[in-house]
Amino acid sequence: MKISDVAAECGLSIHTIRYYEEIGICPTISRGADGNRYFSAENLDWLTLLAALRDTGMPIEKMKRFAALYKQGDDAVLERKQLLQEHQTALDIQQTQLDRCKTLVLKKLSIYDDMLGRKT
Amino acid sequence: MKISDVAAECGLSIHTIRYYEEIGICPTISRGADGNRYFSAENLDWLTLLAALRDTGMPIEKMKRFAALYKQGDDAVLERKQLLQEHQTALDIQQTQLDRCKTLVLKKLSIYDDMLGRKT
DNA sequence: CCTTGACCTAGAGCAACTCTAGGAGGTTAC
DNA sequence: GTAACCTCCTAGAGTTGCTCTAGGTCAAGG
Repeated sequence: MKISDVAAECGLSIHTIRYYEEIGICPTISRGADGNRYFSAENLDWLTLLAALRDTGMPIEKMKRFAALYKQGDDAVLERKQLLQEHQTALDIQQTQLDRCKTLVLKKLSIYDDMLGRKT
Repeated sequence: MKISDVAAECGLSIHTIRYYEEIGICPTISRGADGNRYFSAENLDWLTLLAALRDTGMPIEKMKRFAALYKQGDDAVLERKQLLQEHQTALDIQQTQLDRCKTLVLKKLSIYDDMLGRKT
């Protein structure tokens, strides 16, 4: 699989994928004789997970720790679990912020509708 | 109300509030004889709304447009409504990302539990 | 054969803060 | 009454996490 396919599948941009490789948060990506990156199914799975974590605000530093634990293999499963559980807390906070914003926006919109209604 | 109170109430940092004033996305904030900022209830309301929009990813440029429309007063209500409706779409996308990430994390966690279970 | 398109690297640029330095005024503690 | 502490101020440097540009290679199509 080449980089454009992976980008289309996992939702990260080509630039971001290259950047993630550069900073070392992907398991090894192989190269063809042409120098191009070729991605395995494992690479794609991992990048898809990273994309989801990124989209929900996980900082790069945490991804680095997560990637390091992943490279360590089965010994580090407990720590990986703890890291993801921490992220669940972050997800809950985001859900709260999202709900609060939704409510606030709905309130504003109904005020605007009142104002527009009075005009006509 | 002074800046630290507003920061505690609306959730933005003191730095960020000053930054938002500097780039002109707050309605005028008055100053005391000491040079300090003093915030009205309107200021607080507005900053609370901005905080919610920021927390849910609204870019500064959009906030600038929103603030400009706010300054224009009642004439711009329709445009403000459209802008918030656009943001609702953004909120929906975020909800989708959040749900997707929650699912993925739960899946990973159950895999980790299996791995840990087999060990004991 | 030449243009088009996808890939490459290295590095500059950008958004939105975040933090630091350096300084002033006001209040409490000895 | 003065030293220490707190909160405020401005100006500007630093950081994060991309994102984009420049300049180049290679393979396939017309």
